[in-house]
Amino acid sequence: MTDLFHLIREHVLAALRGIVPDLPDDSAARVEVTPARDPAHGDMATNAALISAKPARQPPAKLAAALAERLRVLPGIAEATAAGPGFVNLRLHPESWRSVLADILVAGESYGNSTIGGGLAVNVEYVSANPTGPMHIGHCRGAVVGDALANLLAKAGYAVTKEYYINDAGAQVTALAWAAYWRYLQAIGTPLTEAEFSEEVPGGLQYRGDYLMAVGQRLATIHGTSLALSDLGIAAPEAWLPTVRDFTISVMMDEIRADLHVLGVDHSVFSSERALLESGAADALIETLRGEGLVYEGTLEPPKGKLPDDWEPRPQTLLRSTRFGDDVDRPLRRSDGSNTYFANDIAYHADKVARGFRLLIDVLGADHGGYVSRVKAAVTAVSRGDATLEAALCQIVHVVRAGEPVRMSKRAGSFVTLRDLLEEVGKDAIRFTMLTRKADAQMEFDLDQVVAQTRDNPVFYVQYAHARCRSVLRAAAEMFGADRVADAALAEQPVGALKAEAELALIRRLAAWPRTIEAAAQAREPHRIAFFLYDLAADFHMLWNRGRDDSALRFLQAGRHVESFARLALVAATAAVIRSGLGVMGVTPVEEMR
RNA sequence: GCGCCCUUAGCUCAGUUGGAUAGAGCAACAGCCUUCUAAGCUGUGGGUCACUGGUUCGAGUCCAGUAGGGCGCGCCA
Repeated sequence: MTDLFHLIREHVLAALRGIVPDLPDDSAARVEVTPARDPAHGDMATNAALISAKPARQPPAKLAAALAERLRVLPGIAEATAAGPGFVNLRLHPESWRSVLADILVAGESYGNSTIGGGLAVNVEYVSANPTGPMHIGHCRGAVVGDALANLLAKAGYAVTKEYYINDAGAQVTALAWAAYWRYLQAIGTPLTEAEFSEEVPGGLQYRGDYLMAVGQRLATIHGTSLALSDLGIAAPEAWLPTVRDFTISVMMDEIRADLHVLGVDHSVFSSERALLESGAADALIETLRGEGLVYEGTLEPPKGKLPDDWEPRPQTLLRSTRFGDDVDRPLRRSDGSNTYFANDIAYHADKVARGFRLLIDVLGADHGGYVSRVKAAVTAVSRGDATLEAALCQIVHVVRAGEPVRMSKRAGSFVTLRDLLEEVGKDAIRFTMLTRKADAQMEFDLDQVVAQTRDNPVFYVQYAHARCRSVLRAAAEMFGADRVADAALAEQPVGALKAEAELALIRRLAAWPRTIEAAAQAREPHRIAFFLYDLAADFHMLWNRGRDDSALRFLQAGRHVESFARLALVAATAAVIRSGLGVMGVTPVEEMR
């Protein structure tokens, strides 16, 4: 399959080299062929003359005129004119545009697939919510953005692995175990009150949500009273904590996995922080880095601004991350000698590098922004520059209902869970809506609006376009038989009858799909797919309504098979590109609205 | 005090990696249903791209500074 824009760019470069034989490669690389913003400028424009003016030591307007002259005579190009400060505007023969339809119909949903990724092994890590409770709305954006980004990169030719890092070590899962133990004691009828129990818990009882009651019940069913003292009081933690902790984590992870699955998110790899920790990988890595002079014992400067009350200088094991662009060196061990989260995280990222990944993408919440530079530095250090880490930061989502903010309080156990949201709004509306904003911009998520069946809901608008396509194809299948309106059959149809401007505009939009994929993948911006689909849907709805004003533009023309089948090819190609785009977003296309 | 992100129409946001006269939706106003779904379409009005400089053929986009908003800032994960 050939992308029309790539093809024309090759022609432009060849013509340009005929005029400027010694064109430097870096200039050639900057030559672009882009869709015209203004239809008056033609179909496409190239900046070739502007780019090469300096190396060629010629005025751009003169170069543009010479380039236009050479391009004008090429097959497929109807018109080439120099314009503005040195653009060359191109108009293609309509046949060139129409030929795209057959490409789309043959490729189907794989239309737009690219090889720019070159098979590079990419690891996209996202969600990675602590297994201390059910998924809530706060996790949702990262899940959707990470999943769509992974799909996008796969479509662009990267070898993508979707990964979830289970933070199953550390103080929070210990607190979780205590909370589950409390529910267990309740289940077996402990005489302790919650206040009495809380007093015995290091740091106090933190997770009070009802969701652990079922865990307590199951622990009681499995273990009876054997995890408690004979008076049903608190046994020594060594006797029960690992058991309760591991069981609770596995239950929480099962729930998280189930919720994610309903959201359409299925990671292929789940990595355990605890497993990594117990393997000693972090300690081994620290010693390796120490051997390279990147780890030392030292004391950090106090942070600027207001200090914590208990601040005092203490020696720690530090990573020389400043050598790799970080602002300050970062602690790998606490003053008591235990490893920091960062130390384990370096080991985890080193593990990804050892598994062969050369590009690591962490999809993180905005509150991790300050953490990125140290992990980037660490990845550079442990891979000796062979691998790079990119961070995609997702800003907070404010959930509102009818303009009123929906309060989320995890402490009170009354937060809006992902499960609730899925039941109320549905997977497709959630995913599409989450992708209608740049990830690093704050967004409002209006529960009423995402289910609204109106034009200002892009989910609906795009789905409606697809449903309209399918409705035409169903009507045609009844008239002509399903075989004749199958994509493969339509790909063979002559499409010369597509002459109306609205039809050609739609084809030009479809032809821009491959370059949209490439640009979105390179920018790591899956939201661009949502906007492309919205524009595509608008083109299609416009054409549909043109058929109301001018009956000659309706898709199905009684007794005029050539026109009808040409238009069916256009409709089927439109449906294919919408499906292709929705596939990247993880949204299921609908056959009809109801 | 320092670092990162953000500031575009009354509102919510795009802006094809530096291109030509900055675009959508909502809200407002005026039109379009004997038809494959009017849940849609067409048109009108609306802008000091936060501000000030700089870089160059050319800046909403890149750089510096200022103002405002968000996030973070040694032993939290």
